[in-house]
Amino acid sequence: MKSVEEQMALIRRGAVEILLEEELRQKLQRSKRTGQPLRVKAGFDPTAPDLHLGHTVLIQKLKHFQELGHHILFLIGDFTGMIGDPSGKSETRPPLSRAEVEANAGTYREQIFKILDRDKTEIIFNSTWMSRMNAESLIALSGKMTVARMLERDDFEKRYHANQPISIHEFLYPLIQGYDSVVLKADVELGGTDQKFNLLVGRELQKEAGQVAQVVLTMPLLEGLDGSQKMSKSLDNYVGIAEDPGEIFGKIMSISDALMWRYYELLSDRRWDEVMGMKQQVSDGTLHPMELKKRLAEEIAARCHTAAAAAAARNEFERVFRDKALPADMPTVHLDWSQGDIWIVRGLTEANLVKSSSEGRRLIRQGAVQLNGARVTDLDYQLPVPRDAHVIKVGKKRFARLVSANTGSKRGRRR
RNA sequence: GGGGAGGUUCCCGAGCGGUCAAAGGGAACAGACUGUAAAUCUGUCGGCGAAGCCUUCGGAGGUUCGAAUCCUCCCCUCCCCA
Repeated sequence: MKSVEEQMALIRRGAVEILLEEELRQKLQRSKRTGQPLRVKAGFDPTAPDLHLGHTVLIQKLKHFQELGHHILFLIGDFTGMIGDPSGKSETRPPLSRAEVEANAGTYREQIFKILDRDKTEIIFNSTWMSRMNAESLIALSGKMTVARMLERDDFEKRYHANQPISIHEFLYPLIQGYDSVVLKADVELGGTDQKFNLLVGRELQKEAGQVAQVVLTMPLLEGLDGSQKMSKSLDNYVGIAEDPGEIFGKIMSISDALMWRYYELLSDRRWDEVMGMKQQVSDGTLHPMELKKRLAEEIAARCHTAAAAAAARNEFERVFRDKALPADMPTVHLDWSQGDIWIVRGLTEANLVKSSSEGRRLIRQGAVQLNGARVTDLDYQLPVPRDAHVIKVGKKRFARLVSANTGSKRGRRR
């Protein structure tokens, strides 16, 4: 087992805050001495079954603990999920059924083991104890917290002052989350910086229960592809870990260089000194940042899928964007040419390249539409029957092949 | 329970009887520049084979030649007092 200081170094990578570092050091020492691994808890909401890279920041940190030989408690907040968590801004999410929660939990299981070691991870549902708790105990639990203290919490405070609604049951969340730590006797709990308050509640409740308070470790919320706001599905700046390898690769390639370093820090398995070395080479001019971005994209695509799929994604990317070749596979759309030539805008809408004919006209006007490699500028252009297929490109990423549904291949075959 | 402020296009937010498909900002999309980077600049940003027409401003009615703007009822949110 690594020395306490070596462990501390790995644990610190990317972390925003460790409360308290000294307590963690002591716990690590004790663990080293007794051979008993630390119990490291992290909670996840079962309402969001498709994980994106933002979630993996935390999972990546769990992995670090796992590598150091500690025990992972992967808590699925199914109890809270079934109540329905309105923590968004103003919309209340619909409560989840038991079946949905289980389906979501299954998805978690499938996705997190792309990163974590299955054999060293314990998946736990907080409904195990929470659904047995009666109103009396819940009220007793609520008695351990005051409204004023709740309103200290940053996001509650902001919402309160921004005149945004806060439902009463949202106050129960931190309490339940803290209580989970008591039940699990967690030594360490991880969470995003937005979770700090909840994590600290766990400390208090544990102390009250006569336990040694858990160490709280917060990880930053990963910036989304735009580089400023946090990665989230609703902002559509995310990379889902279940997305196609090509999609993952492409999305990573579109981030800024500055953000790339951030992703290296929080998502990559590469050793930190290696990353610093690469950074040095970039500033020396001996290494092009794009190459590094490709490596990062490939690493992440490989983690979500396989090394082979990631390599293929890289090849395809280079083919299409560097060599300006056509993508290996693009959607093929069969159109009926029996009534004569087809209006270009109709072709675009039929092929689902644009949402509406207004958008189609707009894009043609803006010079975004190419037919068989040539830009189309005529709004009234009529597509003749294709000899083989028309290749239409809209913008940089949208492609389709238009083929005739009623001539050529079909008829040819019959003859 | 009483008093007050609000709900506008993807988001924020102006508009307060015609000149409103609705200012401004953000997001997004496209073009230029590049490394499909980022930043920057320019443009677009409800729908319709588009002259013009159709559907939008919490919901339902109403007033008016004409309503996002006025009236009635309803739904939702916030603030203050109890």
